[in-house]
Amino acid sequence: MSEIAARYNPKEVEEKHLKIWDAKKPFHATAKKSKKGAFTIVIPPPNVTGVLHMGHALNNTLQDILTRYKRMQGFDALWMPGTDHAGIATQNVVEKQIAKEGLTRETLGREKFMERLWEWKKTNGDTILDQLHKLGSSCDWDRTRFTMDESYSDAVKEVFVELYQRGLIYQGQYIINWCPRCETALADEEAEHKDANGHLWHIKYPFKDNPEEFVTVATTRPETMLGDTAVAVNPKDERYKDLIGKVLVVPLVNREIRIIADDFVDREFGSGAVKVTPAHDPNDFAMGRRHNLEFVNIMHSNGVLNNNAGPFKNMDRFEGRKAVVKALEELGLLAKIDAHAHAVRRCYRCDTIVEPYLSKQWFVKMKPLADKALEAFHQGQPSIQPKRWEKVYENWLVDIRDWCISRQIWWGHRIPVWYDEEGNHFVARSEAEAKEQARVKWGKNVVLKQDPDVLDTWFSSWLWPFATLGWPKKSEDLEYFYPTATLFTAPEIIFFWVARMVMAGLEFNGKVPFKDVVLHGTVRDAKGLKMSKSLGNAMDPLEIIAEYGADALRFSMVLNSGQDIYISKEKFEIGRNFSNKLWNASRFVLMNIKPEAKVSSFDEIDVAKLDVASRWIISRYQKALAEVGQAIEQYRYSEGVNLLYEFFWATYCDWYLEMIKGKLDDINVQKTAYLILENTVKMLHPFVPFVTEELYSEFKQKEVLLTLEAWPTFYPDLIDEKAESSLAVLVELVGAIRNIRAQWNIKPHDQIALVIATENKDSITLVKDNKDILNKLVRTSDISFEKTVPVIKNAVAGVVGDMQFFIPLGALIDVAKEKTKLEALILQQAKAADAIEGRLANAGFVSKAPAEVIEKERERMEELRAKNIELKKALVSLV
RNA sequence: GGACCCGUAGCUCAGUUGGUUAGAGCGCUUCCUUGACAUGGAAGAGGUCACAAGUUCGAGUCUUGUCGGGUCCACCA
Repeated sequence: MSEIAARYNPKEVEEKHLKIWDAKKPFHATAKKSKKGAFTIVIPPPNVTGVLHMGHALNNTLQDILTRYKRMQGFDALWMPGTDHAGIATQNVVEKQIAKEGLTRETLGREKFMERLWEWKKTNGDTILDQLHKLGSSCDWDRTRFTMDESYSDAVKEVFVELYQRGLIYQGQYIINWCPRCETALADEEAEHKDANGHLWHIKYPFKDNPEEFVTVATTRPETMLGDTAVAVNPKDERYKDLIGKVLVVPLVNREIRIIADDFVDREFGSGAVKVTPAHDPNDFAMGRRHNLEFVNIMHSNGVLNNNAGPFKNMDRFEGRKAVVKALEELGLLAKIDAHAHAVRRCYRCDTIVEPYLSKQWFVKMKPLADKALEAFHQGQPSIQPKRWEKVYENWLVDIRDWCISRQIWWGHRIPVWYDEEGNHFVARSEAEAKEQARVKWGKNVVLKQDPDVLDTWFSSWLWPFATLGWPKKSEDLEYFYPTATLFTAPEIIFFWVARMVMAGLEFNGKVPFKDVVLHGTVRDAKGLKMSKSLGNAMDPLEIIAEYGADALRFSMVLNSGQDIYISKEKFEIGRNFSNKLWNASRFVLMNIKPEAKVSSFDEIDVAKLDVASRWIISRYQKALAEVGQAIEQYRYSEGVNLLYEFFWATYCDWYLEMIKGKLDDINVQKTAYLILENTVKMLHPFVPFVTEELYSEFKQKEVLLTLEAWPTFYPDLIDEKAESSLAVLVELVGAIRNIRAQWNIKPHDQIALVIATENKDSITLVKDNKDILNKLVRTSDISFEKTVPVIKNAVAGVVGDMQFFIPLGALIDVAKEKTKLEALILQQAKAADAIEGRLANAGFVSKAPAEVIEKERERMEELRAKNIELKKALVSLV
């Protein structure tokens, strides 16, 4: 390996292994191959409009770590990849594209427009998957699915028809969130609240029989007054009690409306009287229903005012607002204008202000579905991590509202409903089935028209965990790989997706689709802003991969993934440097060991003959293995990667490799150095798959894939507390120094020199600059050296007769300090034990405290006492 | 309005059930091109753990309050 450059080149290596993995397909999962069983993760399908961003990089790295780990543990690990058609988002993209050619979807026509969409999907749709591939994602790429695949669409239709037949889907005329730009309905979650500084306009409505008197109402949307059909007051409001039932005239449109009483009205807000616009406000809609009011729609679907707006017709809604205000002002009916901060709903795709709009839509009745999900949740399914999101999830299920699933766009699953000329609807899996239903109804063949609308994009996404496995068909894959293990996603998507998948899973497969839900942080820039294209602060993962390597990207990302991640370019240096260190340490080991030292098990090492340093590293390694495994299982990835970083760099490289530099002719030491390295590379593989795969092929010198190797076995017997304790190292050090003193007959405070061994061992150079180290050594041992003590790189080495000793500089601990430290601890623990003893002797405490508390206290005391005895022993051995 | 999270070194963050002198990376200072690695190594400076009170033998960690930053949810017109 000596011919290999000293600097690791990620680009070359990553390209090489991507090719090998693609050819050998080690990530392909087959049902019932392994005794361990299945382990499944489904990818949160990225939108086909998507380009890889840092959030994806993090999300998929986390999934990959767990999948690779489980695969190495011997599970049939399936990571299912795929993409989402992302209805509105994709349609918007393509609409923008054709706009450049001067076209709109209407001019192009549905069929042609759909062709353009499919074309777009074909050329750009899988870009993001290619990019995920470059990241090293170990997906089973042969199974890649798309939410508009034919079989997937069958699942969508099946679910619609089933839910309809179960009475869980209905059609109705309701106020929904309407985006006048996209000209489609939006679900509640798709209409985001954003704070805005608006105004509160106070408008005077004159009485019909007394135009000089008014009732003043307040509104944030004055143009909606054109559709007012009542004014409401609280029935308990003394001010308005006598006015209930009186008739007012809506200015500008001269509509006569009544004052009604409704508990909804808050007496404290504004004037205490509310204008009621049933066709343009959800609350007013409810009031309209309660009081049988007229529903006056004043707007076209594109936000332009219609004939009902009288003189304001053909104006855009905001233009209309200005005009209405101006007209009121001129009539002297504008009482006042207040500044008013409130939340405005905006379209989550195009940020247009959403209009509450009355229209006929399809809805899913959510309560029965949510109740099942709640019941499962109360039994711990799924578990949600971190736990703080549990409440958020639960609250949403409790306060669930019906889900508007129809969208007035073209890109998506066409609603499987057909209408006859009378407007009767037939819900069916196919047109033929619908025709059959109609024939039965009418006794003859009739002409049917399919509903022009499509389904909400989430109406297909919520089937993802099982529709990707072939549902509704029964298959071995579905049987074996469902339900899945873990869902990794961002918290923003709990309602859109996570909760709904649980509902669909329960409803159609009787099982919660995943055991655990892991919600990771949002990736932010160094200033803490969300990374997004529109803010221009997005970092391109592909650029990072090109510059630092995918391993570096993954490593740094995970290392920083505690809560929200604040990322800046410099952070990837850590990952890059780590790969390089790994590379060079491996070089060092391979250069210094014989081929027969490449053992694959601790059974092949004669542990009894090993030096303290080697027993120490084996012990530390065993602990690291256990801890890393646990960290991965518990989704504490940043901790896992941190443990590995510490273990490999600080423990293995800085200490162990330095300590053994004089002992490398010992085959047992060689074996230890190699085996720990190989196993560390295995442990690192889920995190940094490329560099580890490359190193493994260097180790083995034959065609083997690390990605299919077994995760290292934990040997608890090899944990050697004695070798491990820093005290043991210290004792050894002190002993060694004593030996030197005895052998060389060194007197205290004798003049000494510290030297570096150079190429030519005969020529010795004095290094004055290492005086600090020297002083420390002297302090440590309260002796001084007469003879020269060579420093080999980072270790102090001594020769006593034919005995050599090597001590890493870091081990030179100050004995006096160590003594004080120990004494303080002994004192403190003795005090603690005394305190507990005193408490236990107190009759009052014993009579009041529960037995288990007393028992616990006693145990604690005994523990402290025992520990103190140990510490005293250590102190004695030190002195 | 409801719920949640965060405040630890100049910066970004760890700190598992309370327990030795609170850690890491970057940055900074000094030194070292030495034989795996300068994408490296050694040594060092730098923190009253936001503040206050409480529980405890012992609090960065638990409780309460205050201040500051952030997120999610929400039909006060």
